[in-house]
Amino acid sequence: MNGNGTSELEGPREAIIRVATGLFGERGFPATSMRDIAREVGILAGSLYAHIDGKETLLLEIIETGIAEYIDEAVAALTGKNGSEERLRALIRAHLDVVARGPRTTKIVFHQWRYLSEDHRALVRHRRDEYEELFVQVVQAGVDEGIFAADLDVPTVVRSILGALNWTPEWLRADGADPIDVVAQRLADTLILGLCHR
Amino acid sequence: MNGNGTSELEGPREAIIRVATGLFGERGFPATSMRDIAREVGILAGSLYAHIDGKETLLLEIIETGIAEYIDEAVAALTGKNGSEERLRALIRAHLDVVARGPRTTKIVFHQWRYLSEDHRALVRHRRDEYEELFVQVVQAGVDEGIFAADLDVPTVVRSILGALNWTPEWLRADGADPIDVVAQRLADTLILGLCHR
DNA sequence: CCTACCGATCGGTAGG
DNA sequence: CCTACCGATCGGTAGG
Repeated sequence: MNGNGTSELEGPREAIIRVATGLFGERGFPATSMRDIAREVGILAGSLYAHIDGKETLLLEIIETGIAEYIDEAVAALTGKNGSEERLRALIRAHLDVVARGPRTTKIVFHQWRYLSEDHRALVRHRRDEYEELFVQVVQAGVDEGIFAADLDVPTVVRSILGALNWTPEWLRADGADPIDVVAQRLADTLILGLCHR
Repeated sequence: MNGNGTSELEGPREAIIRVATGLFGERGFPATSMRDIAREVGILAGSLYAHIDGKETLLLEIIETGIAEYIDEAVAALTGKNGSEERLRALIRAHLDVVARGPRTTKIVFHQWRYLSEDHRALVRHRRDEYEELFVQVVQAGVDEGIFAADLDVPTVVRSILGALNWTPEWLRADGADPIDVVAQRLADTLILGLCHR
């Protein structure tokens, strides 16, 4: 790692993707110009195209890598965990880890996919459904096993949890006072236990 | 009301705001051009400026009106309600009513404020804090009264609730199979009671 | 509200 | 990776 926290072995292509992730996440895709990216990389706009295909392909690549990170981390977090509550807590914790590692990637994955072409949007939607399905499976299993309330509306539960998780990049700071696992536990307690006495 | 569901008495200025709300909400502010708005209104781009000051002012006006709607509706929903749980349910219900009435306004209020100038952003942030404070007060009161669990982390609770609510424009359809009050109750149950047995 | 236009900037390319 | 450039489009204005 160098002083910027980036790998010393980063090639020009990786630098472009890293810079684009930062800018797309902060300003959004349409408000970021190829010239903005080039400037921060330290080259001229035209030179970008020696390394990447185009602006939209760049966005697609960032989103696909980002979703894969969420799915891989979630699957890894589930292995070896047996209880449904433990499994749901693992999913929440894994999600927060990914957000903390790269809040901008999260914003891109969950908000900037609108700017993809229709074909690419369908591709991304499919992957996001895969991720959502992990939550559905765990919650449904908990209901079936009698761990969670029998009268839960599972889709509503999953949408609430994912909504709360997708909102975390707005307030979570990796360098914040509270360690990430403390924040994750607070959030999991809130989402699983609710507000009433337990 | 005419065939478009809009008021017959709508002037050109109101038409511009209505069209801009739709486009800013669907495509986002930077991806919407003044020519897009003008086309849908049925005039030429230059003619817009006889009715509005500029693109950013248009965004600011939409956001300010939108936040005011959330705050007004929330305050109205609270009057006459006494129990903390009842009050929190009223806030959730009021929020969902506003989302159902105009999902695009919600997306603009909670996501497009980034594209305002710094002064306008501060203004909007202040109003959003006002809205958030309504939730904080109700939840804190419930904790103080012993209605909600004493060991709740109130900021985490409010962020989770607002996160879940802000996500609803992504899946809620006003014309959906379920009436809005059914959806609101499901969501309130999920957020307040959590997943465990109650 | 239209005509006609401004300078600036956009994503991207040819040729080296 | 730069020079030099393409046509298209941007927010906005002057004058009527």
